[in-house]
Amino acid sequence: MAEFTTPPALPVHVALAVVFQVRVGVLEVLLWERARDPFRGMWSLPGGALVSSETLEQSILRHLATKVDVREVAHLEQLGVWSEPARHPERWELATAYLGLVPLGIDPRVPADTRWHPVDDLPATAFDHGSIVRAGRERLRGKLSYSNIGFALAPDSFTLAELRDIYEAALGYEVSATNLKRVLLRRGAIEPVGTRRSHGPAGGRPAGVYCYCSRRLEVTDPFAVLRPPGA
Amino acid sequence: MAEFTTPPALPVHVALAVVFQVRVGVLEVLLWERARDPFRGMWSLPGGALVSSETLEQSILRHLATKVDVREVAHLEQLGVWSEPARHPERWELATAYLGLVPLGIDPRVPADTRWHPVDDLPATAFDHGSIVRAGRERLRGKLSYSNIGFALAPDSFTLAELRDIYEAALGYEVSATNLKRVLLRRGAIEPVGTRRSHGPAGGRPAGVYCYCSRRLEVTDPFAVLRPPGA
DNA sequence: ACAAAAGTGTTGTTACTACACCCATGG
DNA sequence: CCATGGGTGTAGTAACAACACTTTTGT
Repeated sequence: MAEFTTPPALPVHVALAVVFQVRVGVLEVLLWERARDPFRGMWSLPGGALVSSETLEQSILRHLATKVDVREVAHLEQLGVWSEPARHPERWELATAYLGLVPLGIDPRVPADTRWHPVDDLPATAFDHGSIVRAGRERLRGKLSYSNIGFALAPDSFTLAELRDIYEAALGYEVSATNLKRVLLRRGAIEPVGTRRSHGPAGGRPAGVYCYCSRRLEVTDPFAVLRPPGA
Repeated sequence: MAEFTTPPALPVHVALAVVFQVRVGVLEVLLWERARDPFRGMWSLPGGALVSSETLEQSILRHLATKVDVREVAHLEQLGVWSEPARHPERWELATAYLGLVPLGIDPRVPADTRWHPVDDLPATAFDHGSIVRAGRERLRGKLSYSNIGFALAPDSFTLAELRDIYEAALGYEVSATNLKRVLLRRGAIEPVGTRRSHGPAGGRPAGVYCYCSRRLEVTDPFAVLRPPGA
């Protein structure tokens, strides 16, 4: 933070969103190109200032509404607060970041100054937003392993090959559709819809269609170890 | 939040700490008895206002220094922000809470207006501090299962019976010392010191002494499922 | 010798990965 | 009837809970 003649007594507080979506097989994040200094021309997370009548979650939803249709965000959770005094070069500003997930298949209309960027190939980012995006990705990776959070990246119904592609994009490594199915079925996270879907023009057996049983976050693997006795 | 003649443009931001310690077999939290309204006489988390030259983590360490010796806090991590506008009845105030852990065996000198309270039997708490304490406990429970966070609740060296008592207090259910040892050894979280300790006056085989290999947080069980291929 | 406390051995189970094999469809 | 892609069966493995059993001390 730069020096002030009279230091500010209170920080500005902004809410930011790390919005992820799997797009053509790649995990991408929605970024906004800054038109003004500081960091003019660099890419930043969408968001804006908190006002006194709202919670941080309401605030980020309000700001997001100008970028994407909020109904398209299937899951939203708090990532944390970034408070380094020098994180904003001109003023004292705290940022609370949220992780938002948009299901595959939706193509939200976004303003001209925003664009989706692959998480593994970020452009130059403003402030500390690069590290916030990385924190979001780590959170997502972890929760894919022990919760049903995949529901927020997957469409309403899907084949297992499609779900595998989503998991591969989000995790960054190969996933077996065979075993993914068994893990998610055993945990009661997904269930067959009953219908089938015929795929490529090259033929092949029609794939079964599945859906997530719940579209709210549930921890499916609460005790990796050290379970309570008898559980 | 109460009504203002001129609404405040910026929120006050405070840092709070949920400081846990296992004391005589019970997980307890350090609370401060409020001397002033609002919530006079009720119990609140230690902490205080953020100032512009510090991060939130530095701020909570600074405020904690007036309650406990900061060197006694073996681990500190951010829990989240609480931003409900009505959480403070008189002003607009956000709170960022931290989880702090003090090892067993230390008896920090605390001021007269603070006291340790069993987490399972909290007194009447001010603001939303009761739910913040519960969030801290959930965080601790989860991390005990998949990380080495026990190092921050355990003394420098300990027998397995002592460590089991710590885990039981923190988790709230019975833990087998036999299996706890194997889990933590297999993961490389603890190691034998080599010495032995003779225990009760009633006799019994002397217990081996162990210590945590690292006294920094490490995730020992990163992929509960959906491991990368070959891992 | 006996009680008390700590430590080891062993069994059974579950959850997972890997991979071979079988099934259904289009050309 | 063959290529393509989806699905099932099964074996091997790692991690863990539970519990019986052994070891080492004090009295």
